[in-house]
Amino acid sequence: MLGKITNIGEFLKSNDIKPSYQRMRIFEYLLGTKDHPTVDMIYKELIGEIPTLSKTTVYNTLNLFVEHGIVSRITIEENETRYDADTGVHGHFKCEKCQKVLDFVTDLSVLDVQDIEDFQINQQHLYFRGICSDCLKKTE
Amino acid sequence: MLGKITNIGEFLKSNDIKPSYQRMRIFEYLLGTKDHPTVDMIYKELIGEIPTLSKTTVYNTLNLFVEHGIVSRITIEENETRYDADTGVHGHFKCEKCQKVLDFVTDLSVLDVQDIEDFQINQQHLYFRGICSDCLKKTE
DNA sequence: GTATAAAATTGTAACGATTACAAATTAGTA
DNA sequence: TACTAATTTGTAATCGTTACAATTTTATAC
Repeated sequence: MLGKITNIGEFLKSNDIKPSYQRMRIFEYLLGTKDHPTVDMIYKELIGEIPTLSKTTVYNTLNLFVEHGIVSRITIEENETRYDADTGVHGHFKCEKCQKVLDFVTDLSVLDVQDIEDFQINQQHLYFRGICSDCLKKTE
Repeated sequence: MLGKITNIGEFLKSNDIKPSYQRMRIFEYLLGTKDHPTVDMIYKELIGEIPTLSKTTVYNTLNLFVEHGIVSRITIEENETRYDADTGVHGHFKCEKCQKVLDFVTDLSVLDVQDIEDFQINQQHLYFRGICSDCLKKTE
């Protein structure tokens, strides 16, 4: 699902997004990280190489990406929205110790879902909270 | 999991929460609704019968309930946090037309979860988005 | 290449949900 | 009844996000 994007400009164009420099760098950064960054994290990371970057541009660009379906929003936090360039269905695990948000693989199609049999499902989100294995080892 | 709470004051006490009038009414309201209300919805609903109610009290009380594990937070919205007196694991469906948040029953234990086998899982959240059956009928 | 129009970016102000904090009220106890 | 602790309340502050107008960049026509 991911990993096959070699030319970011072409990829954006094929999704009807004009590939400006800011857009390409923001998307490239999202592709290259597994941190599910917040707007602030993206801004702080890119302001070094794009000194004129505005936080509004980061917001605008991410909203554009979400509208075009190439980025998905993760609302695992209560306050801050996180973004993920992997739009496939997968789980997210938030470690309550180190605060990291990690991906995990699972197949939701095995779920026996009641009460909403004749609903139209557009998005599926699964997230867990707990302690990751690294933090478990440290507290032993 | 729910439905067995007959005496709200006793229930709060058994969870180490002093049953003040505001706390009892807020919890009673949460028990009696399936709307997964926001703080604002709870405040607007109760201000009629508790004219001195402060929105800060609603925030304080809900945070207290969450800390004591008798209410769970739902972050299906990006901006507003919703609250649920049903702390058991169940799914939430957000209709993109009527904006309602509905419960659904499912058994997450059938999931084959990879990558986080040796993690300690404290919470499990599952939410879907789409169109509910009522709204599907209306647009036919 | 220049002029013009459209699109993208930027900065500031505004907004809304939530929290901090101190004052006021209520409840508990001697 | 007096005193202390807990709870509630109102206001101000905080922070993530959006609105909006100005500026800059890009695209198009001459």
